[in-house]
Amino acid sequence: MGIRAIERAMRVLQEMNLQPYTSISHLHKRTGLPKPTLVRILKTLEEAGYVENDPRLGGYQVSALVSSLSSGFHKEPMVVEAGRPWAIAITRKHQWPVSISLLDRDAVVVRFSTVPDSSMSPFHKTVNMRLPLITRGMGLAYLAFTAPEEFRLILDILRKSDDPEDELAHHPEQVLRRVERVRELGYATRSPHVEPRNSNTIAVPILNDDGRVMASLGLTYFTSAFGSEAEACEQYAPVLKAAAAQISRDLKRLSASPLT
Amino acid sequence: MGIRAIERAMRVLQEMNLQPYTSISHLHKRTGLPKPTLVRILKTLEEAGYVENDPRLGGYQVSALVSSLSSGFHKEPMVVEAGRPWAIAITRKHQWPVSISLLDRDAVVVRFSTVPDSSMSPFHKTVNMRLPLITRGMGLAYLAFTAPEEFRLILDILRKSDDPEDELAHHPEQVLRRVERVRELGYATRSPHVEPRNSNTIAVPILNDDGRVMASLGLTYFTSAFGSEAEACEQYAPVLKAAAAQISRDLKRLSASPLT
DNA sequence: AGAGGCGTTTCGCCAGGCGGAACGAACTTG
DNA sequence: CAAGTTCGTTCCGCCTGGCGAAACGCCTCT
Repeated sequence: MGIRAIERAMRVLQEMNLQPYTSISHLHKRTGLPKPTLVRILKTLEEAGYVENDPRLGGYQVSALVSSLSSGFHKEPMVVEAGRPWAIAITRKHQWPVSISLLDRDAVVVRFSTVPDSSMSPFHKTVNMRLPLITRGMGLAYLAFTAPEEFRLILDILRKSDDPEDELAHHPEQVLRRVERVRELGYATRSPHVEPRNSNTIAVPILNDDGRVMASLGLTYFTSAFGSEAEACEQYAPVLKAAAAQISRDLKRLSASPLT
Repeated sequence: MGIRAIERAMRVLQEMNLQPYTSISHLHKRTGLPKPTLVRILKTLEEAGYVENDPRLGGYQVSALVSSLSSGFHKEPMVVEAGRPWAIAITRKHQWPVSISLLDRDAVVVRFSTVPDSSMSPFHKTVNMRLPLITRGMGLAYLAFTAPEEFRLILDILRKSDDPEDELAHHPEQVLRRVERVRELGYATRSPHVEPRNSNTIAVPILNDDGRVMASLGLTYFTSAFGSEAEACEQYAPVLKAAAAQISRDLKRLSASPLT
């Protein structure tokens, strides 16, 4: 059980949002709270600026400031919503953690991760990790499937980066070679020289109905669990590709739904 | 000073809306609250459903339910915003209370009133009063200036009313006679047989730039303060008309403003 | 004039909310 | 690899904050 006064205040505030103005008597009927209690709560909310009690406008009403209590809420990206169950399913079946990343300027950022669901994770947590686009599997899987104009734009941005992992942006022909290879294979992995070396990530792109890349889906494993990277890729790349295709279909269905 | 725990919870919730996810450490830095306190507040908000702490998504974040804390907030109608200072000014100068009403289905509703600013008010409060369209000055001033199609629609609605003050809707020719008279005069007053008889209201329409009626503006006085209704109308009808014209201009300016 | 309802204030009560200290886990640094 | 630092959480004694029944003043209605 939490702090009683806070629970009550939220209940009162929620109730006040159900009609343009309200009275002590009405709130008493709706919430069951004693009137002296309501008066104290409303006085607190009024002094903090969330409530107004101007007789010119009728009883108590919520003020503009209540917007600040919800302005930061944004529904999660649909691709995360679509991908979540598939990521969880793969971790349940194969134990290794799976994550979904989205582009954020010059890197991808992990927006969902099943690390907490996995008992064999090389990392404690990966959500919110910012992963470079050239050297990390999650980043390269995204970059490789961007449209040509977007690809060039991103390369321009990377050239201005001071992150050593973006250094290769100054050698576009090398980046192009990697990108072509990834497009051939349909998946990307971490560059061999990049730490930590006791783990690796295999990643694939998630495309939308128009064939535009929306996110990357990756599985991370301990390198010691496999004889070679090729062995791991042979086993998991098909699993990730199939899941990404399913996520694309679910994403299309979600986008068409009137409830979103 | 209000309830301390409530003030703190609102402060934490506001801070959480400033970034997609946050941590105990970050909230401690931003609010100065001790970490055990923050943990208790967040636990309370989480149990109530306003906050989520899913490690798959990164730190603490606000949930969809915070929308219910602000969903009822709506900016007041612009015509009230525009009209408020003029209403207050008239009450300051002439003592009598002035109000602004807007259409709500088959009646007008007082959305703003300077009763609290007047020492000579026949009523304790009038905000939220629902005034019939045919028999009350505020209602008739609105009805008389509606467009023909809207007028017919409203008359249809009034015919279905069981309010005795709407009875005249069954005699359209009588309503039309009243309406024509009001359009001639440019103002309306309360029907003589309607209580309370110790007071009366003179009302004029507030039109927008297109000439559509947006609201009515009315002044209420004690009938005993004047020798006749004609005397009161002669004194205050011009004042109300001038104010309504100014409100129309202010409304136009507000509508053009990018900040609204 | 009296009854009923409204919003507000009072005040004694007691347990709720507090925060420093301590703890375990994870990360960073040398 | 060990030590130090930081994080999030739990503990627990303290004390005053939040509580609500009762009372009050005002307004409305009959």
